[in-house]
Amino acid sequence: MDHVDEIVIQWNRERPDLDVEPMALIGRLKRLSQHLSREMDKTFATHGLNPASFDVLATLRRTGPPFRLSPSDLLATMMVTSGTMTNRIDQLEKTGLVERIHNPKDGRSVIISLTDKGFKTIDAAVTAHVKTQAKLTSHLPKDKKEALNLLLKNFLGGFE
Amino acid sequence: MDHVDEIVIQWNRERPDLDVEPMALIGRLKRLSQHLSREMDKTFATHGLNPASFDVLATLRRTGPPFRLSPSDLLATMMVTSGTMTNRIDQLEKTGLVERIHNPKDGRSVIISLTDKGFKTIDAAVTAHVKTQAKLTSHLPKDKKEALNLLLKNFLGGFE
DNA sequence: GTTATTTATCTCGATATCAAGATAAGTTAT
DNA sequence: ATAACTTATCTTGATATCGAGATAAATAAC
Repeated sequence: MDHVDEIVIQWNRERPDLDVEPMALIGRLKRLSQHLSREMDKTFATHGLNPASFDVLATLRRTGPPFRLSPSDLLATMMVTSGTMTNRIDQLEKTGLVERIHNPKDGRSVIISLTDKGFKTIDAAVTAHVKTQAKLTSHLPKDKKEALNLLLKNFLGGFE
Repeated sequence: MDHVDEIVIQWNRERPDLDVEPMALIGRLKRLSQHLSREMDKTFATHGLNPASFDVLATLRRTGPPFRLSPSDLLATMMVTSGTMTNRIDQLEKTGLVERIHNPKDGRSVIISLTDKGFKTIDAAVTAHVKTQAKLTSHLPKDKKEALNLLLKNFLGGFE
């Protein structure tokens, strides 16, 4: 009997005409996502990052050398607007974790490049992050983790 | 081969020392949650609501008559701070969907009460919302929905 | 070649949220 | 009864995000 069960009981009493099965599923998904994010954010904070800056740095890092992408490339992998991306890059540039480099081949665009400091920061942060994620999923047995992952992939396939 | 698979491949190449299995699971969960929220928000918008105001109204509605709760009660069911709750109530009061009623038994607290307009709004909105949720989960066969729901409940149990 | 369209990034104003602390009313301890 | 503590809500300042539109450069159409 968890929080979502309570909600389902309440709706069944107040609005028995509604089928709230999907609500239970989606509600748990969302709430779980919130819990996980909240915990992961703590790890980011110990490295001076927030989820937004972690995301950008991690994206640059995992593309491999020379650790450079355009704002548009970054946008393509994150679900945010261009204005948000500009702001994220501004913040990271201020703290010296990335640089904006003029693109000689296209006057419209810039290249976002991980600095040395940015590289060291994200490498340490991602190591800690993976450890946090392992802990957060540790009370789920291996076979359930796999089953869940597969179902989520299936579900997600309908959107991407 | 979805978006998360790409990320896993990249990390395996760049940081083979990291076990990114949990990252795949959590990444899919988060991304799915974002997609679902984005779609559901559209439904809220057609009823003049945002996710925040929908949440408050729905919580009041499903508690049943007389559709009243204190801000603290509302806080207990939502993962937000008290300042956020004050703001949410302010907005709803401005648009006449709830009222703040002085609590005669405790001078510190107030009672948030659904207005008639609020009741009608949330009843229409939740009907549409449930329909949207049904559609969002419709491409998942019934047995998979059930399996997923069970696994999520299991997972969520570790947090609440 | 000039004009129109598309692409890439940034700017601006509005808003929701948070963290921290303020205020005020109840409650407990002595 | 007074002081100390707890509880309930609100205030304030900072920040991340979004939507809409501005700017400027590249590309396509004719």
